[in-house]
Amino acid sequence: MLKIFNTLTRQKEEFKPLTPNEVKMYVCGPTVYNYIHIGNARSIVAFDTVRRYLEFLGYKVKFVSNFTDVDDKMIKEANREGITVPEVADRFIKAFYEDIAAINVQKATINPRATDNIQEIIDFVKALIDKGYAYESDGDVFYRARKFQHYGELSDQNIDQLVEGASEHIGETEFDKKQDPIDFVLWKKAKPNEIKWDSPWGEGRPGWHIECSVMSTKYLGDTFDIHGGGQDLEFPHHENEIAQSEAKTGQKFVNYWMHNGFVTVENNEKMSKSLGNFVTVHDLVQKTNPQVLRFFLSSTHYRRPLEYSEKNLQKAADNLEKIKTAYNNLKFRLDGATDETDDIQAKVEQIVADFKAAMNDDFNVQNGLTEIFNLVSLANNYSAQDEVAKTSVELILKTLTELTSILGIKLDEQKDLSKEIQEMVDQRDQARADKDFATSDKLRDRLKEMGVILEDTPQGTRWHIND
RNA sequence: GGCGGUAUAGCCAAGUGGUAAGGCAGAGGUCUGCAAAACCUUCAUCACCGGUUCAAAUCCGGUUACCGCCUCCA
Repeated sequence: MLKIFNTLTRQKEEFKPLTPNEVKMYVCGPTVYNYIHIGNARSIVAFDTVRRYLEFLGYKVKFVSNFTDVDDKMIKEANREGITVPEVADRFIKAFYEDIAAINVQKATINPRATDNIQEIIDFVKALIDKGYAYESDGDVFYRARKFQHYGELSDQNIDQLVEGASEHIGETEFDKKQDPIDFVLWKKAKPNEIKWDSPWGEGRPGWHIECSVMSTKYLGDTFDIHGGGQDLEFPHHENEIAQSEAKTGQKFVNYWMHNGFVTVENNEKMSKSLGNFVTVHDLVQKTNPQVLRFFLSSTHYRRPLEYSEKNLQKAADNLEKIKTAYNNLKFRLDGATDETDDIQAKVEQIVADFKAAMNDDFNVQNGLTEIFNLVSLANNYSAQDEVAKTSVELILKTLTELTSILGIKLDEQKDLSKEIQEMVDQRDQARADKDFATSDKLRDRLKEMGVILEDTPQGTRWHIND
């Protein structure tokens, strides 16, 4: 039985999808004015892992994640480069797909763009005005937050406290146009030379929060199962999404709210675009194995903070290497495996059961990883046996592949030695057979320099490529 | 000011009442022509103070430190 920590109730709750065997989930995507950084990637990876586990459990997952392709930052970037907003969006959406592919994130079922849904957004805003939840003010349209009686429930905020907080930060002009400081913008009047669309309130563009309400309900229905995003979106973004959506539909918006923790840098400081302390995926994958990055991002519980550092990245690399080595060493035994049977199956099944129990507890990947290491240990012990059964070897390999793939790891990447290198390996084997260890060691050293590590086993020479 | 999070070995980290999972690093050993890989052994009393209990990292009260949200941010 899967339990999910629901931000709305601050409790782990049993997961019951609206439709049996189907999950409808929405995750807030990036504003595409720059490359995504490690923090963005963390969120993407966290929910990709959630999705993969749900699929592993047998659910069919409809996964929607948006691109915010119009807002102040998009306009600013376009102006800075002297190109249009759509051009900025197209470029970084393309980069987004490249980056997530590198870290083995499955593509969403649908990636809607805000600007492809302008008419829907206008209709949504109109409906809110008709119901008295929104009002027009000098070309802007605002949401009347105080009217929505559940406002503040997701983030446990008291409206009057919010007013005090808000008054310190809000811009003067905006304040004047609002009836209440906590009201937020649904439609924004265009300034001269800004990208704009016609609307009943004049030329303008959508506010930020509205697009997610519109696109999530458009593709997933008035009520859907899971809505995810970073903790920084809890307030005000998700609070506002609830207010907009529930005011319009009269239905519960989302059953399970999930929020991932931040990636931090030194001093536990949050990595963010505004602080400028970020590393983009685009840059990092140039110098770091993307698989290592993926493993690093997915191997910590999604609600915990994750410290980005060279040291922690190296640790992820070491752990991943251990798993891969076990996989490859066992695979090496496939040759010469017998047709016998043994008691491995029951042990593997127990590990899988324990893995599921761990992951069912709000996607506890730490404990899941412990089970993966138990399987690694089983694999290593099995590899060391004189005789191995083919069915057992295959079962362990398959299971290891399956469990690690939930974390986005690919173990079964086939590598081959070049003919030249294979010949050197053969020569060394001959030298060893002749007890000419000087020659054999020299060959082994030369191969090592070329990145090929040799290991002598009772079954012959095993190799792996050091990358 | 309001709301929320975190504090467990050198590092990452599990663990919500019964005498501290797992991984990395370290130490010792087995195997090996030597290695490598693997395997075995070994390595903490849980930020601090007080309380409840036969028994607490785990419950209650308090203290400290760090972080986040309340303004765009995954």
